[in-house]
Amino acid sequence: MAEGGTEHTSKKEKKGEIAHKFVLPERQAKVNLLIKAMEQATGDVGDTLYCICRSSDCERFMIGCDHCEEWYHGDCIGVTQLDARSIKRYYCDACRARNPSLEIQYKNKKKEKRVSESSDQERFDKHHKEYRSKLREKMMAKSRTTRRCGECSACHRNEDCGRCDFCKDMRKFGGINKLRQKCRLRQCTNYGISTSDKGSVATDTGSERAVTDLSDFEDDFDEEEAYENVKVAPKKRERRTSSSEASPKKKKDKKKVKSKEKGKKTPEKPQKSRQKSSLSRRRTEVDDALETDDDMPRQCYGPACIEPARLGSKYCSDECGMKLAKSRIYEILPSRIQQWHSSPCVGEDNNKKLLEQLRQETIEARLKLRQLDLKIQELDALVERGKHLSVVAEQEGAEQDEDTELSIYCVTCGSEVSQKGALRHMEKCYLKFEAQTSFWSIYKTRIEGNSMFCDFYNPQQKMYCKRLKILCPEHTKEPKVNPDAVCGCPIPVNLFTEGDVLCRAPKRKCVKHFCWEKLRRAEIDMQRLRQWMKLDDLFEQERNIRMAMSNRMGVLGLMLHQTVDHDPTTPMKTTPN
DNA sequence: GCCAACGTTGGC
DNA sequence: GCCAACGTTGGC
Repeated sequence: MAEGGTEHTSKKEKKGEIAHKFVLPERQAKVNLLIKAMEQATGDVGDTLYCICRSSDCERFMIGCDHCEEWYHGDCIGVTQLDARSIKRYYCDACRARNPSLEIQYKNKKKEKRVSESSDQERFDKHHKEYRSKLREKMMAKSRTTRRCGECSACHRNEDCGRCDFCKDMRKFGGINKLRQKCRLRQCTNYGISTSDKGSVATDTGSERAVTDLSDFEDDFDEEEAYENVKVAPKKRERRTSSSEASPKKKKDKKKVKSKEKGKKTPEKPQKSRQKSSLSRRRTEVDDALETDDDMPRQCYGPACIEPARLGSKYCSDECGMKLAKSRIYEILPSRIQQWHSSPCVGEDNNKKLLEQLRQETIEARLKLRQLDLKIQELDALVERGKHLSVVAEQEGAEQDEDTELSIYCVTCGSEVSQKGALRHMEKCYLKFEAQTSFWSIYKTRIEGNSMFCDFYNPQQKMYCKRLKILCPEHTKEPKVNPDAVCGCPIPVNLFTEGDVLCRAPKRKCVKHFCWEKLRRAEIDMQRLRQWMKLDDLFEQERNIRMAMSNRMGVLGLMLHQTVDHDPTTPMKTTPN
């Protein structure tokens, strides 16, 4: 059939296709003989009407629907002999319209490639060409939304493949919707025929581009390589078929010239090669997606199972899948465990070192926390000591006289205040602004010992206040100061050292040490808070490391990964801890 | 109003 | 000239 180079296939051949839609040339003679014998035996003459044209003509190439078993002329429905070679199961338009689950099934792409390459003549089937051009004209006349011929398998495809670049870009497949193009497998094969075919008939859209590019790519592609590595989609090939009206011979010559030209150009244009690599990537993606179409029933992979696998699965049932997985674990895991124990693992060593480091840091942080707790106790003791002291009025008067005329600017509001009242003003000013901002959390603080947070619960918001307790202007009331209370702030000997002597001015009037106790507590609390946050951070890091370690040693980790010693002559050594 | 996907455009 | 990006549009 293919080697004969005839454009017309007899009904005899057509009948032969009932068993095999595609018959290898060497087997064709046998099939013809067989059909002839059958015809003679049954006296079948052929007055029946076929196809959508309802003619009895069966001297042209025909293809039968595998659902309704009606026969169609290739040129009437736009299927060439070449197409038929790659089709495993063909369903006519009427059947596909009635039952959308029916899809034309294609054969193994390798085989198809081999044959299609060997039969250039059929590629330029005249009828097919006419059919395509009619379709194209029809489509061009329609509006923007019509990019579908409605007759090719791509147009009949209802679902996105989810694997091509356009699908991956779609939001439903987790993309960011940049490309906004239709699934490659759903792009009409009759739309956007190569521009060489008919001037500038179609706009250069994504789909068309891709296909034209692919055709170019095919031309350049080493046939042997293509044979081994690339499975060609029948749709793409089909479009190239209709791209020229030249005779096969002319086409061949043209192709030669083209490939020669390309051979010359290649070294000069690095950009071209870049494009090609991207094309090859895209092509692989398309082919990957096409592989899903290969619905050849195959045997279940389950151990000792002879049932056919479910569609799109390797197994006939979940049980078989589990069975195989289990047997894999039994077979692989023991050796992996053995290997794990015998070979060193750098990741594991690094993790251990990190854990040790984290442990040290945790100890340090806890030590600091204890020191800070001690500081609070010291402060309490200091305050207690101050309570037993009596007010010394002279000190108060002397200080007041000294600085009456100096003034400074408030760091919070910027207004000018006298130095005497500066601390008091700034404290009040700070509290005023602080009260305007809220810090809330839905969680109550859980800290060993005294919490430094306010943790006032707001039942309306169902949240806890996260200001420092000592500084919270909203929920912590200023303690009432007794008129007889002494300031009690330790007076520093010099700038950095604190003396034993305490300020004995009345607490209410001491302008030098206003709120000293509160600020000191806040300072200590802030340091405690930092240490707690550090501990939290260390804990998180430790958790992550431990998780990584357990994953590495877990069943899944052992099954999936393996350490390979690429240089057995100098075996790997664990770095000493 | 949402969404698929067409058609245009600017950068390379 | 190619192509990623995105504004736009028609269908639902």
